[in-house]
Amino acid sequence: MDEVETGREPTSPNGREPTLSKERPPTSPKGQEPTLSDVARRAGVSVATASRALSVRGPASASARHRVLTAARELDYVPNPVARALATRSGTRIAVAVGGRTSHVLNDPYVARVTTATAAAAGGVGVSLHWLPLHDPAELGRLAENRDLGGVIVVNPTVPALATIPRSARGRIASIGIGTRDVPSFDVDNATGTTKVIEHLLATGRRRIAMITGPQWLPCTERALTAYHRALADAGTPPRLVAGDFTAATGESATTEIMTRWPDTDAIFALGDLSALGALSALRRNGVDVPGDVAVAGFDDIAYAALSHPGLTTTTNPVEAITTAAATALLHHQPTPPQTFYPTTLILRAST
Amino acid sequence: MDEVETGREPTSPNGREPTLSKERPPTSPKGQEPTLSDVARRAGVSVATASRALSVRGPASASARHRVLTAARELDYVPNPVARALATRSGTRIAVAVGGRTSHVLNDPYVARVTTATAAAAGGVGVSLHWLPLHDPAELGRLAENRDLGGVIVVNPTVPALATIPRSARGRIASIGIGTRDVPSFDVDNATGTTKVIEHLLATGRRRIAMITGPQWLPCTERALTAYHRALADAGTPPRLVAGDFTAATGESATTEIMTRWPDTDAIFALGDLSALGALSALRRNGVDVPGDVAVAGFDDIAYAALSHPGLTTTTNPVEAITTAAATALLHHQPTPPQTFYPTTLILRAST
DNA sequence: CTGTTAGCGCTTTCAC
DNA sequence: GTGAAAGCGCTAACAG
Repeated sequence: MDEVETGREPTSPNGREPTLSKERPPTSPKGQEPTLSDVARRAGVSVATASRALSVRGPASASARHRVLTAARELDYVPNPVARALATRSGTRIAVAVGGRTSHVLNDPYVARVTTATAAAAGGVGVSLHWLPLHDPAELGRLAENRDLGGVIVVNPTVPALATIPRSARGRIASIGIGTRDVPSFDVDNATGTTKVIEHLLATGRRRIAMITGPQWLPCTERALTAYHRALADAGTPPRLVAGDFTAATGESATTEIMTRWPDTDAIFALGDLSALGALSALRRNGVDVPGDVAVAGFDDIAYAALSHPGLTTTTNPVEAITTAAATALLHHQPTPPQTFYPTTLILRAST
Repeated sequence: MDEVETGREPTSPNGREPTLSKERPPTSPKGQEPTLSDVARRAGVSVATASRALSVRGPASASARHRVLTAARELDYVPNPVARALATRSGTRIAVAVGGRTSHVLNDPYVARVTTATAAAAGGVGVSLHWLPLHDPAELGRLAENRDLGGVIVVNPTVPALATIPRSARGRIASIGIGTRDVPSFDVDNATGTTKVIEHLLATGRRRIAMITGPQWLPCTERALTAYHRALADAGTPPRLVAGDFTAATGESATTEIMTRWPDTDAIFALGDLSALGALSALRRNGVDVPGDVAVAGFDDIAYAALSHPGLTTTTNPVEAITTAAATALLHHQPTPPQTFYPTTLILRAST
């Protein structure tokens, strides 16, 4: 599990040095954190100018900006997010919203990774968790509209849900999954990841390769499906598809279905390690040898993939890096490319 | 994994009805959330009085309080946490601080569960994550002092770290692990849990039972150790202890050490499922049959405990319930008993 | 481009 | 007990 690189490092609660009372210029009252007016005073400008200079967008002369910036650095100034939120009516926390049929999706370890990484990346700003019911796409629109929120990271959104987002929410929402013109997408490159897995299976002699997909309604896995189809077409073998929902339970049932419908299947690729582990269980229960009779591969490289028996061949999913990028984009109001894909790495273990 | 009951339910972003614009009394401008002054106006009192009435502590006549309360209910009023934080200089988010030798502890799935549950329980208030380096106990004190924080939930604190908490932080900090007079403790009853496991092992004929503990410095597992010693003493068998750190890696190495030092060991109990899964791996690699030769049991009942082969006998750890209680206590400034233990359930699977 | 002036929504003295 | 008023630290018009 040390393979999981999160980039989380120890940080001061809000980015400032925790009251270490080191050489604090006498500009500010004793013990107090410096405020914007301290900075303004020291720079010899008004708070308004200081505010503009610090929030890159506002108009300000180069010289003023420079003086404010140095003053801020000298004072070790960090803007108070609470005050800023009150003034802008924008909220201090960032919401993680997850689409799914039931609120159980919040239990998914994948969601835990996203939440944790967001909390780490937000470094100070808080995080809250929300379930987006599949049957009520407008919930996302409401969340996006909520000015109490600093932003929202939506995981596994659907097209109808994205459609409910007002244009005004632009820049306040990022997607881990599909995006739109207004919602930048940060996603794992599951097309290439899938291709790598299938090619590996083909290279090791497998020909009758089944795939356990994510839920039908989940659009962000379509690229993986396309890649699967293409790879199989190139090899001249027909697809064998069963839908799952990333849980171990559906991994098991899907496997049973696969082995019933296509008894000669010699490889199973599950779009999610939990499902792959479920497949492993189901096969073992039925006395099918892995990888002798059937090879199994997953996606995500969760910690337990290395612990199963046999160890699970899988593909990394840099969730933490993806989440960090999404959170950073929101928090810094950075101009963001509409779509960013993160590369994966094939991890070979004993199951293939 | 559906066994994991988190109590997380879909909620409106900040607890209010998401702008459904149902019968909103005309007291407030269209579309706006009601503010304290709306409530005050409707109740026929000043905002000051309204504030006092709502923050239970302040002086206010019974009648005034009553009118304010009903007005608030009628308006569906929810105080704005950001404004409150600014005014009280108290901060809006709650910090989750985890003690450990390196920042890698933040990668532990246990931490992910705590973070996620906190985010869910805080329902609106944000969450941030911090590592408390073992070598710098004062870091906890600094965190506790930080008025930008609404509170801190400390996971696995040490005695020296707790000692750095100023008395003034009372009520703003809760522990998942050991506590102090000023820091209420919410913890799993690992003593009883351990006893149940050991008794189960004894009942199934095991006599040479080894235990893989948590890190040496972690005081909150001492109760488990004591329980282990007592149970073995009752059975007249000597203890076999090796320290781990809850990771799968140390589970493997500890197992190797155990089987080397005490080759006739017939059961291994690891204080943490990850380590138990590591033990399973190590044993399998060495051709030891589980549960034939050696029984293996864990603690926590993580999702993967059910997926291993053989399935892992373990003990539940209601992390979500514990975390929710701790977070709720902090957020509501509730008087809290100094120590609350949460019961566990023994889950029997094939590994014992 | 910059300073002045209002607030954001709430808590909190301080008189009455 | 209650109200008036002064902020918390910052942003956002609006003149200059």
